[in-house]
Amino acid sequence: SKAFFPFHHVSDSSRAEFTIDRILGLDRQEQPGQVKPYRPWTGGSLRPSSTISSPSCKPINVLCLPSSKGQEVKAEGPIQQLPPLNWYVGRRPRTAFTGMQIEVLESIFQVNSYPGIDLREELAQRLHLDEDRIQIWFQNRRAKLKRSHRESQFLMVKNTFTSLQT
Amino acid sequence: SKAFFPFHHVSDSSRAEFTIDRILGLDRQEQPGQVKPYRPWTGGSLRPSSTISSPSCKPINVLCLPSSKGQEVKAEGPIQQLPPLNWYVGRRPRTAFTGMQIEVLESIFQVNSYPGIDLREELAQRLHLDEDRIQIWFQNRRAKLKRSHRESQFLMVKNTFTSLQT
DNA sequence: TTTTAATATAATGTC
DNA sequence: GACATTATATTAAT
Repeated sequence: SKAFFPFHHVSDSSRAEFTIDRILGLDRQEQPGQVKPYRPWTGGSLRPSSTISSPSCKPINVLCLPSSKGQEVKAEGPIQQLPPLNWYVGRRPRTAFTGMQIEVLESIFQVNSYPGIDLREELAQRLHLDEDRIQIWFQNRRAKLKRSHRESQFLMVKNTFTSLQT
Repeated sequence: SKAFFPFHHVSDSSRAEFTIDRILGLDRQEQPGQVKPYRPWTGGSLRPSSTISSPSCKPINVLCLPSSKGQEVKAEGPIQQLPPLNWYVGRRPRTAFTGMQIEVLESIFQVNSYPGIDLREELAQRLHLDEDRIQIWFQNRRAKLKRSHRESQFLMVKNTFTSLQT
């Protein structure tokens, strides 16, 4: 009964059991199940990723990942005894788009920065990519455009201000 | 996310203007009077004549159009002529909760995922946050928990299926 | 060092 | 309030 979350509406803080002090007092228990993200590309064997290790340890899962280029074979002498527990196990290997894929995506982006599911699916099929990659690409592309827009506006304001001073 | 969140979007790829071939054909030419990209943050571009799935607007201080999600809005009689004018202008800057605030919110969440207004107000006062932020936090937190439940169920089913095959 | 794919999550709109 | 989707800050790979 500890890791169960009742989806019932408990009235409010007027009940003594739900006073903040009370709740915070009886906290300190085991955190029930850190939420596991959905990572279809992993084998489903996710490690409790709450263990953050030092950034010096090299990922051991690189070898299992498809996109590894093999430059990771550098054998540093003393092998780390304890499992490094890399802090990004489960992260999707970075996709490397081809120039042709980028070209098409950019072309579409110029016309439609918010492609719906159908266009994304069609693009995925055409470009041999997952639809998720397409969606992420457009999200990041929009952010990039917005960033550049912000910067140019900042420059404009700055230049105006500067020329007013001269 | 595709498997778990069946999106219901505009089938824009079926529209001639957004066929990939068509887009790639008129690429880089910027033909006069043609579709302009929908770039809400520039404030300079108009929404193209056809419906692009996009979020709707928040009537904070901005004049904007009602949403055109597409599939419901088939053919409205009078064409709405006003420009969409940035649905994100006036968007609240993303709140960065402190570790201590998260800790308290998580503790409360473990006991009560549906805090009533009184508890929310008390939390707001204690954590120096607005009550709306608390409410939004709990909404997003519930969604996250639900996602994790869906995911673990999916994993269970998948593992069962896999072990049945061995 | 720079760019950007991927992640996590706060905010928004529609129901 | 649920849900889908967005914007955005961050992380990490190139």
